Amino acid sequence: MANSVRVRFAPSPTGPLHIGGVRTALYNYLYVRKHGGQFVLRIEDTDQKRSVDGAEAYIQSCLAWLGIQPDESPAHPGNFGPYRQSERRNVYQKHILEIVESGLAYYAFDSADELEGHRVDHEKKGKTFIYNWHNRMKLNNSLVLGEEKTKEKLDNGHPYVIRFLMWDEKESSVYQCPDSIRGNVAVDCKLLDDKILYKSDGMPTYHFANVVDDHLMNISHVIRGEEWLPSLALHLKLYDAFDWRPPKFAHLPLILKPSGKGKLSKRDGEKLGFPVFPIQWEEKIMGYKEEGYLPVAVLNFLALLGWNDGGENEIFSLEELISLFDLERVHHAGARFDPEKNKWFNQQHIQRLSISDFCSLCKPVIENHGFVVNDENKLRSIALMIQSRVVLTTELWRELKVFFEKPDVYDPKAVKKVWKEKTKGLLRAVVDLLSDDGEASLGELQDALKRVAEGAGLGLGALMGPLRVVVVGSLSGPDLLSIINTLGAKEVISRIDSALEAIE
RNA sequence: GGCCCGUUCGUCUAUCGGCUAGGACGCCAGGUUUUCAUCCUGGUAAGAGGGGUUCGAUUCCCCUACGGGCUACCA
Repeated sequence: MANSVRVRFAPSPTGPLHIGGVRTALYNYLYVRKHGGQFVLRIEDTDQKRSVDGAEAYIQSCLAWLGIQPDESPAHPGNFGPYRQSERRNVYQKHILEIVESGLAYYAFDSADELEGHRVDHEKKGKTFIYNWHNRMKLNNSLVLGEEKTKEKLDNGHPYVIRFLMWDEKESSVYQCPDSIRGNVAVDCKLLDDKILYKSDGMPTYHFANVVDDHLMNISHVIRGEEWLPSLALHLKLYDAFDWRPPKFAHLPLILKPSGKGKLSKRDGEKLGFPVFPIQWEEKIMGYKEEGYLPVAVLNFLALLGWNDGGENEIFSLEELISLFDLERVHHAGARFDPEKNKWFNQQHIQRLSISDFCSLCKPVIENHGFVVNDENKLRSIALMIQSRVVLTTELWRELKVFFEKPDVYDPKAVKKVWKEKTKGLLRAVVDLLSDDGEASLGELQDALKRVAEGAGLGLGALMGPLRVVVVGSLSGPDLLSIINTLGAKEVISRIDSALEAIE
């Protein structure tokens, strides 16, 4: 039990969950499912100002849609709650006092303005102001004031923060930080600042809450984005300060913009026309779900963005990803997001759907357009015809339509291309043919059509084009004879009649 | 500016000292499909630069360049 794997995904509810966060959640999920253990969702809302209504619920919905649900979360607490940092004040309070008493953290009374002043002064001299061993004894804090004066200030309700005593001359300054992906990262603590652990609003900062929670929630592996690598030394020293055994850390490479500079941002999707969120956020920002992506395709693509199993296969189910995933094969460098390849993954997963799964994708689409599906065999044969033609599920109706509705327009270009002098006569002959001989088999139908064409001194090709236009509305779609077969003679005759009236 | 991480086709990547540097996306060409898409075949294109180490470096080390991250009482 002592060695069981527990991982956490710890987003801030500051807005929609974007693709980088989803990948972090995914890697945590894959790791914990592979090794057995619990996946914890913790909401990091220590900055109340930045919290956004609905963001927490949105995060939960995204994970649910993707199928990477946490075992413990605010909505489904386990034995390590509460799972929202805003509800854990007393926990942090207790621990911050402990660390202050042990002398590893101290009160600081410098105002934001004062500090800003120091920064500006230093900048003028071409230096950087860092609140640390270098100058902490010249500033306004309990180290300088002494116990009595500090207590006095505290009692008077003077605003304060609590800072971590990052490094003093007693110890060696170079700190080895182990990372499962990158090996050891050496950091010189001399260069680090005395980070604020407790803010003047009585809430802990990320760094402090994060360490306390990960320890108290028994987290064994912290798998998070590379943006946290610079603060790894601080976190490790915090574990030291409490004399806690730290979890194993793994820092994931970032996901970069498809082109240009920097990491993928929430606005890139809108700008470049691809989704960066799992599901819809607010009114107008659509997600993968609405844009027609399958959860497994999104997960598959994301998994391969920064990791691969070393083989040449790229299409994996969630189960396969779980069994193959390995932190050691995670890349070190950031990866550019490629919306085109993302689409390809979706197409691949749609193609691989069993016909019955594909039917269940089609059925609601048909029903949403006001048609009743009562013939499962018919649905199945339609599905068979269109499955290979669909990349995004939003394209489903485009393909299904022809089996339920008469064309509303006849693509003018197509008409121009195939409509010849003898066309109308040919089509009338087809109507006659179908009226006599409604239930002909495909092979027979093809022969019969051929005879019709030959009767007018033409090849079958001269007939198929126009026939497609009048039945489908354009020169695309599945095999025409199969469509005709599915529609039945009556419907085809009616479509030919309508077209004959509408065209030219 | 300082610190940290990184660098193989346009993009995602394989290679863990000995390859004609492999695959995938994209793109191009051809074939199948009496249409379009799918599918098949082929093509295109790469180890940032400079030093070492070595019989031999894409692979190990150093420097430079470039990219990314961090440098808040945000996470």
